[in-house]
Amino acid sequence: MARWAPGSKGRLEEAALELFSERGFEETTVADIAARAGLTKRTFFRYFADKREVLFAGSQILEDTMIKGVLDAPAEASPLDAVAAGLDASAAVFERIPDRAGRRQALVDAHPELQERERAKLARLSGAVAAALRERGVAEPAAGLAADAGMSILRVAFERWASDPQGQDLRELLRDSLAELRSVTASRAARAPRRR
Amino acid sequence: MARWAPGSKGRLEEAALELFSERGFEETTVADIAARAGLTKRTFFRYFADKREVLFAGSQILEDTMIKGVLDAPAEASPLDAVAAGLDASAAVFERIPDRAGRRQALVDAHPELQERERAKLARLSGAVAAALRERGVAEPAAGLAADAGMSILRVAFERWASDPQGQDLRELLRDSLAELRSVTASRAARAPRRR
DNA sequence: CCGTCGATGTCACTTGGTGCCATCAGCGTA
DNA sequence: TACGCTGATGGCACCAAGTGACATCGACGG
Repeated sequence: MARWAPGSKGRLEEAALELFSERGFEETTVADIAARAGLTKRTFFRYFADKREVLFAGSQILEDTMIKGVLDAPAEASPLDAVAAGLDASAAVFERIPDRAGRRQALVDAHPELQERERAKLARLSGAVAAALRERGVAEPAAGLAADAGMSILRVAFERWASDPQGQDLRELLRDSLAELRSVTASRAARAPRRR
Repeated sequence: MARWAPGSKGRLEEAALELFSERGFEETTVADIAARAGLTKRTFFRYFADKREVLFAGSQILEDTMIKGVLDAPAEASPLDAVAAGLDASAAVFERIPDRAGRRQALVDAHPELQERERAKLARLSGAVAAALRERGVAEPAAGLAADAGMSILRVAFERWASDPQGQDLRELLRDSLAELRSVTASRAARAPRRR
């Protein structure tokens, strides 16, 4: 038998999600989380750079999946189409753990400091997507702008998906959001706003 | 004579910018900043919610200026054109203090934790712009997407402007970036990427 | 002259986060 | 068998961010 129960990192993540949901983020100390996981504060900070990070451990998987989707898109796809392919691939990451994703999102939505970190992760993802696009031969600033557009689409679609679990498929929502972005940025002002 | 020298907030901002530039962000304590401003740590936290916030005091002015520009755009302007009008108006905010804006940006670029806060401010700005667009009669999600697009444009243009002070006018750079975004999101893949 | 107000200081305290060293099971090796 | 190494963890002291409660004191109006 090992001296220590395995899966410390996972236990910390689970304990944190539970405690944050029960008491709120600020009302939970790192020592609390560690205690529930049968560990100490010191060990917590060996796995996570800071208290918020425990909620974002999965973001690397999302990034890897999305990048693979972008790179695997057909060679003739436009930059934004490649981004769309990445988004489609990453939908699976969320759909595999819908309840956990929902609880986590509710937490993030309720705490500005967590939104800050979430945006940082999205920005990192955007940078990675832009790099993947450049690898496909897309020049700057097109790559960066297309990647940012992808983040907007993801945000809008995910919001809708999380707010209505019985509703549409995440993949459909992603496609709809892309179409809406295209309509908004079309040069010809197809639908001028009505006067107020 | 007043008991206390006036302008405490401004002195704190200046002291912070100096010290951060001299020693770096983490190497400067709040007590250091307060001491240079002739105040105490406690007073610092009466003016700023946290240590980072001292670098973002000007963001409210930017928001107000941009919103005014959006609302004052011609009624027949498309959502994205209204955003462009707001960006054009806000260029003046930066151009009035180019050196200070540059030093501040160099700091932010060097510290991920400051980038996190900057993104939060941009997100707040995006939300305000989206609200202004809705006031103009633009529906969601077009308003949110157009506002996000505006943030992308601002980021790209400002980066170029800050990296080359002798180069183009910020307003020109904003216009160029907008044109590039439009080109990227155009439905017809006008410029398919070359194969690698 | 007095009472209120507003800006600041003082102090104690909690908590996030880190550096350094100790502990101890497993494992290979002489 | 004994030895020593390694890797995950604990213990502890410590620093800095941030907060609450209360004190201070000049300005200002009555």
